[in-house]
Amino acid sequence: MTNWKKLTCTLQELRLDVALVCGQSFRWKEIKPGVFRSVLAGGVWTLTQTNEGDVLYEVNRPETPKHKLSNKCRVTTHATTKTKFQLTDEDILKDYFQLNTSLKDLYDQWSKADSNFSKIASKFVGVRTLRIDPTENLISFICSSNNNISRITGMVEAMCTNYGDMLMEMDGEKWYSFPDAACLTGPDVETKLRKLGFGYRAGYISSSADFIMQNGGTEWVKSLRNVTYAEAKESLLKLKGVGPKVADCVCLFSLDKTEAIPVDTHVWQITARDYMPKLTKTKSLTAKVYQEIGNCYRQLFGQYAGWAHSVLFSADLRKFKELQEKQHEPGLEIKREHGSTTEKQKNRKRQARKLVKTEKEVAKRIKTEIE
DNA sequence: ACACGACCTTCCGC
DNA sequence: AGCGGAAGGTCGT
Repeated sequence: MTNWKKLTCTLQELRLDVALVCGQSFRWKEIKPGVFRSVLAGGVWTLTQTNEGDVLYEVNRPETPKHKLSNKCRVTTHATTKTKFQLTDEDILKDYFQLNTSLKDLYDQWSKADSNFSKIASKFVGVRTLRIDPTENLISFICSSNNNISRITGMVEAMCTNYGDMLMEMDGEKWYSFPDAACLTGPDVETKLRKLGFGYRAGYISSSADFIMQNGGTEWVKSLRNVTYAEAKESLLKLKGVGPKVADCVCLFSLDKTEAIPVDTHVWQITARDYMPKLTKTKSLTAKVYQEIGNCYRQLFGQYAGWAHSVLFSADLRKFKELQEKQHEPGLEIKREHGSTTEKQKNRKRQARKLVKTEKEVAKRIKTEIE
């Protein structure tokens, strides 16, 4: 039924099942085991990967042009959509995964520089930094502050269903584009977002959308790709609800700033444990400590330190612990022979089940609220 | 510069 | 049953 197209790839260059759901983008859904779906560049993309590493993909686009779809908000499309060099689907995919940069070469370089990385990397290949639409990424990460993953995912989805364009229905589910910043301006946006459960982030989003529109819209955010890391970060920090961490997420996942290191509580812990033991004494994540942590990784890994950070961060996520063990940790089988699994393993499995459960519930609840 | 506390909301553990 | 603490921070003092 599905008509896959193939993009030649290897697992060393890309592990779809990790890269899509390790907290860079909040929009990929695993619709079947190993099959992922999301909206990209105005189309609905379905992706999976063969055992050899080739990426299989299918794109579905709405029949009607975008500007006719929505009565919520009309945006005059830029002339840029009419360039004479039309991007192919493969171009779009290669750009999203930044496949022109060899991840294997980088892994080799980082492994040589750091034995801890080397140990992790051998069991955790293909963790690739994505190149996400800048404004989508920015708004999404404003939602992330002092918040948990399942709720963030639900909020981003609510954002799309309430302010985006419905592109099409597939397998009984409607797929929406991420809203343009123009759709998020106006006096009633904050109130509505609050009603949708965004909390105090409603004001941040409304204010930031206004700021973006006053500075040239989404094209302005995108244009930060053409300035230095320091300049891009400085600009982003002007937006309400954007602090150093969110700014670095946008720099790294959207603006080609490969040396940006987003430091959240999680990265702070990892760094204290594996790289800077003195940090265990620090009480809070001050600007100075934030800078020190970034510098530590940049010194160790070089220009692509942010990409290396993505590997270390993902490898430490609870939901990937089992993946690592199953594949490469012989200790697991030995423990099983002794009868029961350890408490730690049981806890992890329980947590993983909960994660899946809550994500589903949140999505369902938000859907019913809208109707 | 740095340390606090407040902030929406949800979920989890006791 | 109900309350405290944390969740991929940021803002204001």
